Amino acid sequence: MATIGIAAKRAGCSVETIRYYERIGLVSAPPRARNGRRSYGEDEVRQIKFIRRCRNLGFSLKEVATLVSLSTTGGEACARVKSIAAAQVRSVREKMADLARVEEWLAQMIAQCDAPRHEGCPMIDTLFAAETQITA
Amino acid sequence: MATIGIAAKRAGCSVETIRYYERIGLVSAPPRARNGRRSYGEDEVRQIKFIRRCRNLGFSLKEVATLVSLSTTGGEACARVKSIAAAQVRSVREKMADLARVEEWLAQMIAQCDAPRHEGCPMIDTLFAAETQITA
DNA sequence: ATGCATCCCGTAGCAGGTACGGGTTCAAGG
DNA sequence: CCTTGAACCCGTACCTGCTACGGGATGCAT
Repeated sequence: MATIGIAAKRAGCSVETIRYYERIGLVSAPPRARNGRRSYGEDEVRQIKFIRRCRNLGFSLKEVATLVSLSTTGGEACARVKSIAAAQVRSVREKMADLARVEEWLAQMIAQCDAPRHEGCPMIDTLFAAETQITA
Repeated sequence: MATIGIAAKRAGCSVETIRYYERIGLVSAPPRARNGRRSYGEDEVRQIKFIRRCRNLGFSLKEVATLVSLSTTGGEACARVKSIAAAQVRSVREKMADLARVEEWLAQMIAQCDAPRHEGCPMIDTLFAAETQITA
């Protein structure tokens, strides 16, 4: 039986984060020790780790809540899990594409800085230029 | 002289966003028409566009504020602008690397779903497994 | 004159936590 | 035995970057 501090360390998050998850009902309140402190068993810690992994994979708390509930109801849950994950892959790919465009933009502007002669700051000038379009 | 609605359309943001920028002091309050409405000239609109472009490039409002102030003080500002942009490129690259890892993870888990025979949901199982480490 | 859009203002809400302040409680060292 | 400091308790405020809401005034077109 672990204290919240130990549980946090094992789940790779902060104590406050666990208390926050409890407050919003994402994890159920653990039993308390006689002194009133939260007492986490292996299962509770695993649950929190699960949540943290999902968060690290970019799922929203709402999606995580769905995944958590699906994780306890076996059966045809797998198909739904798969579709949620597939949507997440699409979202991740979109974000990467956006970032790639942003990176190219930044790189181009920085390259202008290194160009031979110019007045003022080429980067600022570009950002101010009327025709500049950034679609990220 | 444009109304806030026109200015928003031209800058590619919402009316509320402009009022928000004004409220936090990122843009200065524009002159008002006799009826009390905000009146934006070309310069103000350019300024807002500048801010939106920076935001689209992933700069925080704080960084944008710095860039805005650097944009008005010429001189040695360019070097600072460049270093801010370079930091941003690094941050963007990190984010992309993180997302690439996440994508691979998700893809692997989805692939498990399509594997021949398994009990329960392989993805949920993987997320619950004790040894699973996701470093994103 | 009557809608309906657009503006005004202030305030509250969203996600996903983080930080703070004031109050127990526990384990270790002097 | 006493004290010090860490770790816990709780509730609430704060953070970023907006977005939404509510109620009222204005402007434009029919």
